[in-house]
Amino acid sequence: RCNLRFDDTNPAKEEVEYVDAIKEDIRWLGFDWEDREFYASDYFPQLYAFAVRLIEKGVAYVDDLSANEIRAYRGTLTEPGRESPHRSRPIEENLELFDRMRSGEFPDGSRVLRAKIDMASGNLNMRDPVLYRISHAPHHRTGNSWCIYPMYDFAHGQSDSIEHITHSLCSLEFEDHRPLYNWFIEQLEIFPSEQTEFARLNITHTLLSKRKLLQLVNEGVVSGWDDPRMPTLSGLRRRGYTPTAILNFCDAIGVAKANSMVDVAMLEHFVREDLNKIAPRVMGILRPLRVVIENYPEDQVEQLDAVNNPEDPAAGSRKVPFSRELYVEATDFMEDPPRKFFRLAPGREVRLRYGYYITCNEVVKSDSGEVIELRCSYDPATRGGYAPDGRKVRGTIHWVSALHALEAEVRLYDHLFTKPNPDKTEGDKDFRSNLNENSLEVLSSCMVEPSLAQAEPGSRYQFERLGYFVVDSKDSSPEKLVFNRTLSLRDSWARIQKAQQKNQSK
RNA sequence: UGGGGGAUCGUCUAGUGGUAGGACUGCGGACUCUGACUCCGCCAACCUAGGUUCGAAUCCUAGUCCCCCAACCA
Repeated sequence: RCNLRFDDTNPAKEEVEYVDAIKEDIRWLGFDWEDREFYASDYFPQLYAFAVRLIEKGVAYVDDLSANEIRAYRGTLTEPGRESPHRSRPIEENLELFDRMRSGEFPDGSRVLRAKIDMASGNLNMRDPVLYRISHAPHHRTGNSWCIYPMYDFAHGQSDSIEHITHSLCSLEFEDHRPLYNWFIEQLEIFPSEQTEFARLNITHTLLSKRKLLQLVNEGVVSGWDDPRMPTLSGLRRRGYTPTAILNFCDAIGVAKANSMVDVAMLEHFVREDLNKIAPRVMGILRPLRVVIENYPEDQVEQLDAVNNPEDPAAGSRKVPFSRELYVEATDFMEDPPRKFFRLAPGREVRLRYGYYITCNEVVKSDSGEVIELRCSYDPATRGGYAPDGRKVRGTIHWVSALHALEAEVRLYDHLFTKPNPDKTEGDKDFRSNLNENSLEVLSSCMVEPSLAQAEPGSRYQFERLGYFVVDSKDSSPEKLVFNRTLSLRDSWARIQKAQQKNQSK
């Protein structure tokens, strides 16, 4: 059970545009706050009354110092501050001034209400913190009814208290604010909410700092807050991550007070774990290479059975059309295959998944020497992918019928940063210095099986042998299928290749 | 002699006086009509130095290193 509350105490921050997005994200994650949607601005009258009470108790006063003067009077980390000359104003005068602040008599910045605590405290937050500031700015919920606004510190604890929150959790940087949080509650003698802090989440190869992410958005490094490379909930959603996966991830990393940097591989593990269970299988070709089955009848088309999800028998099966001309993945063919390469090569037989065994007879090249087509033959006895004589092939590859395939655009995403910790680049303080220039690759002529014609935006699939993909919810249309690659499948062939290269270089 | 917080495998975390456990990564193997998944195995840690104790990650003392704080931001 949870409440949703926005601490909208600063009208200048234009929180309006974010409120709906935040609500949508939280709902998508699976949380339901029912009718308990609150705003600190709902409590402005109550907060004002709290402030008056503190003035009456003699523990708050109106200060005429400017922002600069207040800063100067506050002292430094190692030196105590000095008391404001207005600190000992009579209660009556404070009451009158505060009332006039509220009624709009004073310009922005001319006066503030401060708590009277301890200008010598080692904790800067206790050196007479500002409670209210003047701002003649319209607020997205209260309009022009207020021209003074409470500070976060004066709103947060009391709002928790009003809502009878028992455990108020926040991030580590607010530890220094806890004494103040408690001070207000004690002075006001209201419901004793308790603040507990925990460490923020950090993930390798990306940033979680709102400030820095905003820069990436503003500079056009990413397409927006929901760019599939962004670690925002809207970004992860558009990337195809599931709420279940994110929640499982959160479970696994736990909650602690130690600053940490979680390996993005951990997140990806939980995404693959969930997607493997729920994503229907489908065949798609990222980099098409034409294959002609020379001994297959020109006009014949067969509908072959393909299992939708081996992890989920209830998902059933579908038909995929097979014909004389196909596309296979260009990387599934090598003219001069290295050791342990099990896929297509001249003279070699492989299985087309759910299809036939085919053998590569001839390689057709363009004038520039580029492989553009393979001439193959099939074994009619192997329909469905089984050889009646029991002979085995090492490789099974995916394919689509050239005649029936749908063209699609596929966007491949990689980490935003090349180094694990973008904030800590040796000898370079600019977090942008190790931005990954290859974090987005667009493939515009991919071929996918015809069953995808009715694919809904946001639906997720596993392209056999390739990875998990999601139909883009923004750029996809009935005419143009756009997929975002959520994640690739783990690829042990890539690891073998790497190992072979290493051995060669030795 | 400012205040606050933190330190356990490469990473994230359990463990508050009694065999340092799990997850991720990595590596090896089995299986396989996805080189996926699954399964099995392996590598791998208590910040340091003293002390208390039969016994210390845990208690004590002294250090070291890291993070946060000087908005009328949150």
